Amino acid sequence: MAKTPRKKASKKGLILLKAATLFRQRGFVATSMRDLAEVVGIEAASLYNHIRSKNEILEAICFDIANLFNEHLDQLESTKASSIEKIEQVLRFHIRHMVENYEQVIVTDREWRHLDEPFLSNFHTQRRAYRKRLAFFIEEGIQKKEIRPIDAPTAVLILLHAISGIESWHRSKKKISARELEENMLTILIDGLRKNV
Amino acid sequence: MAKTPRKKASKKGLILLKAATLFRQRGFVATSMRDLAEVVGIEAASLYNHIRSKNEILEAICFDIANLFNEHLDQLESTKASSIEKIEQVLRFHIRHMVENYEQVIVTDREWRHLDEPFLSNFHTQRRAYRKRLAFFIEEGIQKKEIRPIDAPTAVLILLHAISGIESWHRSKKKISARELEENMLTILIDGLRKNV
DNA sequence: CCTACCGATCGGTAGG
DNA sequence: CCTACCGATCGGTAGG
Repeated sequence: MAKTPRKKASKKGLILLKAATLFRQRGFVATSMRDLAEVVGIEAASLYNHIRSKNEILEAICFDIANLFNEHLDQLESTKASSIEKIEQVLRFHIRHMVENYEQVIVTDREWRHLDEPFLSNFHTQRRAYRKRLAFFIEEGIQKKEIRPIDAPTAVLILLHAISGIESWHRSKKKISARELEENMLTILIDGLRKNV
Repeated sequence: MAKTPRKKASKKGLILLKAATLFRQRGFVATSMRDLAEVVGIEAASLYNHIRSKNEILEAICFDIANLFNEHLDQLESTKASSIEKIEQVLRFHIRHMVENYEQVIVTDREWRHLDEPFLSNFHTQRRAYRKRLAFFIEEGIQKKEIRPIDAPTAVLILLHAISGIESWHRSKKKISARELEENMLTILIDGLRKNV
């Protein structure tokens, strides 16, 4: 409750936040540590009192986001919802984070390839596993006749990428509300999956 | 019909092709002219006998793709197809090019931000115009009750981004056929739009 | 198409 | 947290 609790941690937090913004705008490789230092308000060399390397910043962003989504999926799997309800919950979670933390989500999505080993392999593995779990929801739904018979990995790929389009929504001038965005996306995507009875 | 017709033009073509592959794999900024020279089989300095700058390569890739899609849309607009048929044709065209020329399409999609002015503004304008034309198809379809009442720009954003997911299909081990991919995507996306009667 | 090379900028360190 | 600086690499040019 003090006014400056763990000053160092909050400065590191600021660096990660500003880095996410720059990495989204210019890309990880095209953002220099001098660019980052400038928006943080210190000299480039001083950044290294808070972080070990440029790549460590990317690691922090990517794995924070990966953990967030993995934990949500863990919770959801222990639930009794129907397959299509589970898919809906996953989509709503993704959409909300693309609306609220879109800088981090987009950076993770677009720049994770620049991770160094062993983080690159680790991330890649987690990503494939996450998609497989989603594909399993869809296969389950197809068996239960909730979802039309389609290729499950293709459906996953459509769903996840469709959501990344929210980046354009952020930049559009006359935005619909976040609530409307979510309902519109759900309408199109869920009804595209649902088996008409 | 000679064996080496316009040697210089074909070498430039080779450079553009190899560049698209590298730019997709590593990103535009992270690909050096020395990397490119190596896969082309010449020294870095020699590249400049065929192209003027690194950015000119990106320009060639992005505007080739932009022209391709714009011309397709021109043709389609002079057609008498229903709104939903027009959307379907656009999706099929995008899907096929993501299957066949995916290196160029993905590079355009992901790296166009690194274009220099005035190309950057030009491309950005073309991109917005293209999306507006698609949104118009959807609004038209809503009025004719072919398409359910949704926010048209949101629908466009979902459709276009969903297709970029085909990159993952390329990398997947057990792929379904291109034909199946196209039909699966159409099923989900078009039925997500269609008004149930 | 190559050798030789340039100035600029990069991520990062030493030392205080 | 700063000044001063390092080696590496970048896109690109000169000259042949």
